[in-house]
Amino acid sequence: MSWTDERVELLKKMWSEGQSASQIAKELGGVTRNAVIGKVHRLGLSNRAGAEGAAPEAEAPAAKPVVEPTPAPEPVAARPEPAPEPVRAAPAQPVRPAAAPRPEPVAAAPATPAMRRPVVPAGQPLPPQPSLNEISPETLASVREVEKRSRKISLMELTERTCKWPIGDPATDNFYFCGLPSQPGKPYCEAHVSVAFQPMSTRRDRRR
DNA sequence: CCCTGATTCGC
DNA sequence: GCGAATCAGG
Repeated sequence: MSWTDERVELLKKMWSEGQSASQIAKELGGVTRNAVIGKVHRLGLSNRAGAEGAAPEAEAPAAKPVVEPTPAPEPVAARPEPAPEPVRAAPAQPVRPAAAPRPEPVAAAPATPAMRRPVVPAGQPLPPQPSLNEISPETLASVREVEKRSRKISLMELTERTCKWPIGDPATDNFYFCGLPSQPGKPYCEAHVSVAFQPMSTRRDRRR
């Protein structure tokens, strides 16, 4: 493969969008990430400034939603939870549309204020969180076991090879993703695949 | 281990 | 110009 105008352009575009060299390489096909990086340098755009109106300077990833676990003044009855601190949406991660521009901001859900139960988080439509009553006791047990050993990784750390099973309440600090090695071709680790993909037969008679 | 970009250097 | 090998780091 050679660097045709088209390919170079796609390279420029993706690079300025913040895509990694390996991602760009995959997209282009026929080249390795090294080739991409090499080209990037030759083009003199190693300094990711490609995008226009981009932020002038000041590194600072800063935005760490690490809202300290509220000191919790026990007695207080009504605390309107003034700051629903959105759970920052994820920058382009997996999924690769041929070359479609895609605004990420998947508006985050403010999460409901009250809800202490260890079940059903303030979930969005995204990940499957089957109600506990439709999971076999054995499976549920193994899953809980696995969750103890999960890597507790953050959204940004997910890759095509990490289990993307969400654990915890997205509205709190205690939220993370399983992160264990995912089954080839599947988005989850073995344990989570078993609860995520249940045959219709086994999920029948779910008493309500 | 997975991944990132940066550099070097023979081709 | 190209990109594999290598380096340095997370």
